[in-house]
Amino acid sequence: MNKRIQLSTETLRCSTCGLGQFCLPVGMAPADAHKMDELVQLRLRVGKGQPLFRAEDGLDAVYGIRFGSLKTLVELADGRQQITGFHLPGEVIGLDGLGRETHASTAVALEDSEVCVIPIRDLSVVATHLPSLQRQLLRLMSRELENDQQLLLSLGAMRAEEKLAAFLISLSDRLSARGYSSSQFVLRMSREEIGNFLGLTLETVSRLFSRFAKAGLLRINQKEVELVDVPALRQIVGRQC
Amino acid sequence: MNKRIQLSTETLRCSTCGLGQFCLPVGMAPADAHKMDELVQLRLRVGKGQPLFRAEDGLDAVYGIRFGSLKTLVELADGRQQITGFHLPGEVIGLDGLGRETHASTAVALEDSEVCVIPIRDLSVVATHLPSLQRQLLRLMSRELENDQQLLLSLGAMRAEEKLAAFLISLSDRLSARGYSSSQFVLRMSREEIGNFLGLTLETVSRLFSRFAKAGLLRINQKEVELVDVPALRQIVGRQC
DNA sequence: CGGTCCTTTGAGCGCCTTCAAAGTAGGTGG
DNA sequence: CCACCTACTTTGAAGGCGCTCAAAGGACCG
Repeated sequence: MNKRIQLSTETLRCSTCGLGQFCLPVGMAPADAHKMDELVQLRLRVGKGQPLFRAEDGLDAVYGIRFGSLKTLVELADGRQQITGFHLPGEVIGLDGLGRETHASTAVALEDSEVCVIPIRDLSVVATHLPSLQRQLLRLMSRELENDQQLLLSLGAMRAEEKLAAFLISLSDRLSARGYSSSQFVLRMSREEIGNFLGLTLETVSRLFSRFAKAGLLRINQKEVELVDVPALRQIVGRQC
Repeated sequence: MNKRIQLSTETLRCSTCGLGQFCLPVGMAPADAHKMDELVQLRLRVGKGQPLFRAEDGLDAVYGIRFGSLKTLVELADGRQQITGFHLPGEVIGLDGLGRETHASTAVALEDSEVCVIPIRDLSVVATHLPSLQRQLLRLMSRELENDQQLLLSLGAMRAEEKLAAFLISLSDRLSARGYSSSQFVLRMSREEIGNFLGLTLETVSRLFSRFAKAGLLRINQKEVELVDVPALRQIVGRQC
């Protein structure tokens, strides 16, 4: 089970959280950001491999990632699944269920992680009187739509090589926006998960990593990657994505 | 260019529009629905093959489809494109750009169509004081997220036969919800567009139609389809989607 | 240190694509 | 109204990209 962490007034809150620039409070005036503090009273620890929520579950909260990383996925009746996203600290997940008040996807931790619980009951109450929060919700959801559309482009219109290059570039950009190295990082997901995400098999992903490494585009050792020739990788994608 | 139609007080408005159950006013109290009338002062005629908006364009409105149908798509730098949706009357398109105030996708009419113009400037003003509209916006966006996720599942996890069956079933359901026949309808899009949408080539789509017809699952004559054995089609998809 | 899971690499195959050509529909202008 | 043109569709044949099957080598964990 996921471990609950009750927040006291002393604890780090939204208004002082360094991830604010990616999370719900983006672009809010300090006064408004303080109202977020009332909203988030609880955090959850989610162990590696543990689900945070499952598709079809009733939705009573959305979640901001404090540390760690999670994947979201949707499933077919026969068990086949499609990973729809890998999520980093500062991202808010669960928004795709807001309409039906039922989760549309399942979220699973890729590593031990911690998330801030944002109860939607309170969220909608606060948002009613807080235009900046309304706007931010719409902004986050439309960003998620854009992400899905990029993934659709990957799955539908790219070849294997381009898919993996696009994946690495995108991950590099997101990590670098969060202050991590853009060229050296650890893949928290397995080859199989990358393959599933991109519509490839794990063997194809592994072969592509080997081929990219042989071509001098990157170095790879298990889950550690170092992008050596980013411009070449970008060119594989098509110099714009 | 698209033809503008200024609305008078006499004209059919949101509060009396039969498509309200699919469009922005879903589930609004009559009093609230009337406020929508102030919002929509203009309609546009879009000729077959004409763009309603293009990705990267500034976004100053979202659009409710009155009649006709449109496709939305995203593009790669080299021109390859991925169709992300086919849209029917009552659907609101352009929401994916709300965050950046820039369109994230391009919308093109599949046939001569008419859309209601919903200016976002006014929309956000009205929404601030109208919680039912805020909720409806979130609901529409999260539904769009769900649609994208279903498509991701198609593109990434299904085989050609399943993709086409799922496409037909989904279209049938949506048409029937709008009062059209669920078993006989006209495909407004070409084989190439269906293929692009599903991550297949136009030849594969054509062959699948022929194969389905030979198996007695459907009849097809150019763009006219009649679904003969819907249960069998659903079974191909995996009896749940 | 044993077990399990993940990754790598090879060989062969199959689904879907590519290439090609003929057939059909729809629209336009003479 | 018909001839022509263009765009779309159908069908066949051949080929390739990525998959499936298989096995060995590492890494991680209790």
